[in-house]
Amino acid sequence: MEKAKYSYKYPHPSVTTDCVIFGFDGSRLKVLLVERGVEPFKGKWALPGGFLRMDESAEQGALRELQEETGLKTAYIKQFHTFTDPDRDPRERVITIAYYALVRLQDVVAGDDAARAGWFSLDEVPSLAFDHDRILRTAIQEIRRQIHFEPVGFELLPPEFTVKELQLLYEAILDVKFDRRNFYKKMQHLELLTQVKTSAQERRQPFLFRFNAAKYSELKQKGFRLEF
Amino acid sequence: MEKAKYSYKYPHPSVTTDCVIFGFDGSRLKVLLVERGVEPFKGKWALPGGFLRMDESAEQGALRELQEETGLKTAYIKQFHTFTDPDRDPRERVITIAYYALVRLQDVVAGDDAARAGWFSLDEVPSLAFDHDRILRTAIQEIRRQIHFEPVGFELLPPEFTVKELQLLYEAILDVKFDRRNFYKKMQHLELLTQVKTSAQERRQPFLFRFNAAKYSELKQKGFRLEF
DNA sequence: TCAAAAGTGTTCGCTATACACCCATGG
DNA sequence: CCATGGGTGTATAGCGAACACTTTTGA
Repeated sequence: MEKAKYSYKYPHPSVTTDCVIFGFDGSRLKVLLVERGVEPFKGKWALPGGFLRMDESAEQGALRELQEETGLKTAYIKQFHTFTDPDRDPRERVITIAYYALVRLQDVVAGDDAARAGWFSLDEVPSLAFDHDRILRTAIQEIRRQIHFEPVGFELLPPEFTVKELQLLYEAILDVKFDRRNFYKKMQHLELLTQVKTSAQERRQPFLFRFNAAKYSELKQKGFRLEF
Repeated sequence: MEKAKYSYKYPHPSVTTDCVIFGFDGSRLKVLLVERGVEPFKGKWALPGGFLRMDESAEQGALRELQEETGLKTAYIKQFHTFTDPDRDPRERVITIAYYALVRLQDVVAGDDAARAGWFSLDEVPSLAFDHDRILRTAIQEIRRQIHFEPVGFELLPPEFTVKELQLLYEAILDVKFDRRNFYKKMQHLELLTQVKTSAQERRQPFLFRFNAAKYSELKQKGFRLEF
């Protein structure tokens, strides 16, 4: 068997990374899916992913996948679960280390992969290949949990944004509604936002803000909680 | 090469599960460690763990490790992170799927493994083999986070316990102090505890409680938060 | 007899929540 | 001129934190 160059005394599973890439279009949370070009599940939509290389960590692998699909070299990514069901891949034993990524849609460029790719609203996601439905559901759960401890929302917005945009994002992620005025005051009180000075503001426009990273890391050290 | 029976076209990493087993002795949080009997790191303390079998999920593997070390067939276990640094094992590429387990110390029986094992208080843990120091630190972080969403504490206590014991446990996990009276009232208010009726209570003893699982699942569905 | 432990109460301040008001803009 | 959107204000209820009181137990 010429091709099988790597031999082990005991069987080893294959290891992949899968990446749940989230974006925000201004009103809804989106997820990036790719269409499978090969069997199994050929023609079905799936999460971007691939085999882990022997010289890279799983995080590096996930970042590599991310760049292949979105052109982004950096992004917020977080490992959230490893899926190990022995039968999750019909071909052979494959375990996958799953990450979710938060990207700014406007920064994304079309992937150079041949595979067809597309952004789907969370309530329009089709049935996915392998156990990717479950992986996606778990990712949504995790991002909803994470949002209480970290301002994950900011990773999905452009550098400058209005409070209304931020609120829409939080509502999209958590699938709830907030009172506009209370949300505004809470953000003011947290002091996480810095108002952008717009010198020549002829027309009355909503204030633009930036995320105050210094204040955030200070709060995080003390152990804060974003209540919603 | 007779021994190497399993061959692949591409290199595959080894996959192990490691288990951070927590117990509570009434005043301090403990973790179970085993002494390595073989190189590398022979003689050093490490987390219990082992290779993943091809026919079991990682969770089953972690439960198997748990039983080998503690005799427990069931316990609360939770996967919290997968460690994939290419150099984390000096022999070959090994990734490990890490779980933490919460067990009742009084239910634990000595492991039948030859390896020496011992319970260590968190502030007395020696330097560990591989990257297990980091794994343990991450586990502690995760349990502290998890305690806000799930009453993980109850898994560490006997079926019946006093409020004081519960408070000591929370204080040990979170490394904080609570006001005894406020803690008591909070627990009363949450209605998570059911008082055990002790018929012949001649002497004045602290009330014994049981964890009210029904109330908990009801609360969890609504999305509750244990604030501390 | 006295200190420690355990159950119960009270007060204060913060904040989540609900809802009102004012002003500028643009049709 | 008026509907809409955006910034600011106010009142209330609930809860967390701080702290007092009382009783029982065992040394």
